[in-house]
Amino acid sequence: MNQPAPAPGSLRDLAYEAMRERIVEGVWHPGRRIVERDVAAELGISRIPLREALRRLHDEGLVILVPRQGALVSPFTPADVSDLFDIREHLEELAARRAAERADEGVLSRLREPLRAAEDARARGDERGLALANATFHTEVVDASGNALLQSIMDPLATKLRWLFRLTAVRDPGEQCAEHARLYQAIAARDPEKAGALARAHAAAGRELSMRMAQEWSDPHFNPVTATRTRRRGPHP
Amino acid sequence: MNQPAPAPGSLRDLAYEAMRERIVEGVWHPGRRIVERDVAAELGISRIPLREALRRLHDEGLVILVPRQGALVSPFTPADVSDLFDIREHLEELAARRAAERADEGVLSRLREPLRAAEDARARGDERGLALANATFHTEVVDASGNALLQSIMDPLATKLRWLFRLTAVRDPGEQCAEHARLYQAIAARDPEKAGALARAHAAAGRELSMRMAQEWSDPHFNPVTATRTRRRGPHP
DNA sequence: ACGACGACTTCGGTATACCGCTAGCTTGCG
DNA sequence: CGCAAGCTAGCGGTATACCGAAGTCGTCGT
Repeated sequence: MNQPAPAPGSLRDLAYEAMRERIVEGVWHPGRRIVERDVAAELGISRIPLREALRRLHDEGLVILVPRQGALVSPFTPADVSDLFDIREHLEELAARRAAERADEGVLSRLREPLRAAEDARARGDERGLALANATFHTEVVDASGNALLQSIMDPLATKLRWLFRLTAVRDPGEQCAEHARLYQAIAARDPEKAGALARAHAAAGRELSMRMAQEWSDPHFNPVTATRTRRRGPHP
Repeated sequence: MNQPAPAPGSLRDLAYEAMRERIVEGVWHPGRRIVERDVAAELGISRIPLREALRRLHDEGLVILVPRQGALVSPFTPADVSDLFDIREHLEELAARRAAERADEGVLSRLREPLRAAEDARARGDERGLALANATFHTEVVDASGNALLQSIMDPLATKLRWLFRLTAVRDPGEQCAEHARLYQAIAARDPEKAGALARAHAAAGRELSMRMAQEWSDPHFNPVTATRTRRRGPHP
């Protein structure tokens, strides 16, 4: 409902996706400054669509905006990780529950698709394709819940999760596949209780490891206001 | 973390709050067109900050943006109400749980404040102040959870709830006060299970009535694309 | 009289230009 | 030599202007 992700017709969507990918893929590190004019020039667009994209990234928590000072890539603290998993566990459970209640053949076939793609990718040893398929499965479960508001909330969370996994590279994808398959079974069996429980446990599974990983690259004394300073940048970063 | 609601220093925040209030207070009805130039002129600002405010309202679900055609106040369908309550029940439970786990005297005193304000307002027969105090209590519970991400998610939901209650004017505020008091007791007793259950039940309480009310003003055949047409507006709406 | 086609109007999308705040350098004084 | 006040320029905030897409209305032909 919110993100017309496909067909980035407007320059704003283009800027949004370009910057989001740079952040999620780690090209732009947490804490890195984002100077509107520079990025706009780099993308070959003007500042207006870029600004609008920045606001959206800010609302989704990927970027910090310091009024009258500028923007920077948001840090990812252990507290953020904890907060993220807290909410994720609850909402993934909700999504799985509703999906199990509403499951019809059309929904189920859409859920099977990423499961199959994941198997394929695993067979090919395609690490990247596997991660994508697993992420798609989660998205499909949320879609299957039929709750548009839930979709609009989970979408930014999924982005953050993707970011987190990219930064930490945690969890065995094979194990995830097995858990996804079990969740699918519960949904197909129209068992909301079981589906909800499985989804929650699945979401919780990566928590501890992610938290530990997050301890490392996070700087507890990070301060966005001081981070936006130092305007004269060195000749070569 | 997201909304620096106080001190709308920038014109963007000014525009955001102005438009949000008009929508929530029902001055701008669901389905009403929003023409950028007109509103910008009315607020005495240019289109850029207004546009950025519009995007935000769009991301929060108060406004629909039809590419290359324009904006309009989002409709509020029964499905939206259902979706909203689904998520609210889960997240209010989470918030109450965490609040109960973390409750210290500082937190508790902040929670008592709106309870007291609500009593005052009720004694004075101040309907409006009572609603505000009740809403504040919910916000404080979320704050007390210590989950910044949860705050940023609940804030737009709270706005939508305010909108919904303004459109429907449902539930007995007195009953709500009693339920809030019980929830406070559970949090003060550091009983996460009980606090969570109470919060969930409290959130669920208004659901049926709101749903029925929503049936009335909603037009099931509403289509945003056709709604943005008719550019020549009547001389006097 | 009715339908199709075309020009005009409106309004969102984007670029360009200006303003003013603020950080950090610089300079001068203690 | 250290610190403080003023100066400078980078960069976010906002306004203005232009462009192109999309809808509406008028007109012409049948």
